[in-house]
Amino acid sequence: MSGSKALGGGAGGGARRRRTRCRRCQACMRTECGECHFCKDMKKFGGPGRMKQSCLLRQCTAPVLPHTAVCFACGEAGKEDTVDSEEEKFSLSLMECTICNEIIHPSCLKMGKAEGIINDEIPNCWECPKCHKEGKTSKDQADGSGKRRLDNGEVGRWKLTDDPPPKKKAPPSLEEGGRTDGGHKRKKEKELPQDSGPKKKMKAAHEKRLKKKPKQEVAESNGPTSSAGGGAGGLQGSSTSSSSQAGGGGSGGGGGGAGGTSSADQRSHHREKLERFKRMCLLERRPSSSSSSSSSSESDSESDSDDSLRGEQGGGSSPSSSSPAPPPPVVYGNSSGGRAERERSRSERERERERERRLAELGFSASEESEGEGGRGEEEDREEEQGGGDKARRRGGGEPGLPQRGRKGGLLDGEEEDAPASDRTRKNSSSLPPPSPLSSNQLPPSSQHDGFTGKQRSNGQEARNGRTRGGTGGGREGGEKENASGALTNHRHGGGGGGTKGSGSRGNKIRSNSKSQTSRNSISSSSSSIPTSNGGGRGGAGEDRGEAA
DNA sequence: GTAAACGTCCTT
DNA sequence: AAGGACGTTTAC
Ligand SMILES: [Zn+2]
Ligand SMILES: [Zn+2]
Ligand SMILES: [Zn+2]
Ligand SMILES: [Zn+2]
Repeated sequence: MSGSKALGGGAGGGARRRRTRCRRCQACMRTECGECHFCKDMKKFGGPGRMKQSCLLRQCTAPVLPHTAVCFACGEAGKEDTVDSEEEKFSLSLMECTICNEIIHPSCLKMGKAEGIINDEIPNCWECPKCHKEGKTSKDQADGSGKRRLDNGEVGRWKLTDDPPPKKKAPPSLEEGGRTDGGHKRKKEKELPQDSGPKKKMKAAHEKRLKKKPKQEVAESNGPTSSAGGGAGGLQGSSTSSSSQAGGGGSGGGGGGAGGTSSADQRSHHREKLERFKRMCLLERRPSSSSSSSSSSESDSESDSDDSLRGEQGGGSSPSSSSPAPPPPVVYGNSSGGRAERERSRSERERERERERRLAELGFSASEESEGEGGRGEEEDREEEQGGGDKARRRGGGEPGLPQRGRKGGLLDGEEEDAPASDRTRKNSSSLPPPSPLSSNQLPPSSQHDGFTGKQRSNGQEARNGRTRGGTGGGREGGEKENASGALTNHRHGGGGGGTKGSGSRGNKIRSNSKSQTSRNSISSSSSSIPTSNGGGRGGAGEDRGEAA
């Protein structure tokens, strides 16, 4: 029982992680309604706390990858913050496939021709080229059930309407060892590390950074593949900023407002509407064979030249060898049909299997790509952050006298805290991009000619810039339990519980410094170091790499 | 830098 | 709905 070890992606390279809250969307910034079932269940509200679920009103609309996520191929974390160009950012960012759930850097993929379909709804989400070749589409997920988890209707957070199943996350991987938390220890007080199993070795967890590999010349293989140097055109465009916030924002959500239901309803409606709109605008621009769709609502024009080879990667390729360079072709995937859903139903054992499979597939040989699906479109509704109130309930009491949890033990103090937002602002957009997974970025005006087959990409990750949320509105939400705090502090415990996850597999991310969700979705500036090479040393499943302690 | 705790996710 | 496990934050 216990699914122990079912999740965790450390093994191998890192995949299969649960997505976490973006902390930027209104939902994330909101406070608990106090009225929904989950709220009532919370200890804060006097409930038993058995459900352990977040408020319905607070369901994140754009869940992001955990900081612990790493590329399946090279084992490193996303490094979009190390580059400036959008194109490069894309290549360096981690993308999670909605079908196979593999998390990898587009650059690390070795496919000559296939294109990936980016889901503009969820950050760092796409359908990897491999899956396309296989002919898998969103509909064919592993389980084949066709439904992930929201068909139930209660837990569907990303569901736009009812038809399109959203995607979530959580693929195969392995990791885990036995964290102490297991849940609520308080309840059981089951912590007793000293007998046998619970032995943690955190130190080892870290490992040492790998040495860089002099491999980084990918940029031009056959042409301008964009990339940083050349001509990347950059995709940025952003979109219209029309955001409507419907009930979400307005509702007072906070306090015990009851607006929950209404906001939720409105949100759904909006999404539906937008979806339709987007469909109209973009219609389907899927790759496949013909092509040629050059029209878009905006102006995008580009002559894409198909690439022919980016490095022959279909064969044996070892993941580690590739470094950021050739941006794979991507296509815009809206989310209607493509958004798909992340399957997660596979049993534990399936997940493990899947993981193994992935390894093998990494270098898999492809056959051809041809496929088409139709129907995708979707739109945005997004909520933005405005400022607002916050409620603040921070945990720390601050007294050294109380050893345990200052958070919940004291319940809410009722004090408020303001959150000054200080971000690491840097060049252009340091601020977080408004959460808009569904944003409707149709086509960025920019044209990139990399080797894309004519597809486009962009969206949730970087589309908009220029907005400084946080401080602008007069203050962000401020004290969120987990919201903003992390933005500045990014700790990523690599080892993680030492014995738990770190066992040498997953806890290694090499992020320069800041990045993380924040950067992930938005663009951050260039940090300073550009790890050009990744060590890639991982042959597949386990190599050492890590951070220096 | 580790460990504990918390919150939420995700699975059963 | 119950619980385990994950991810993140906070405390030491
Ligand atoms: Zn609620
Ligand atoms: Zn969010
Ligand atoms: Zn990689
Ligand atoms: Zn895939």
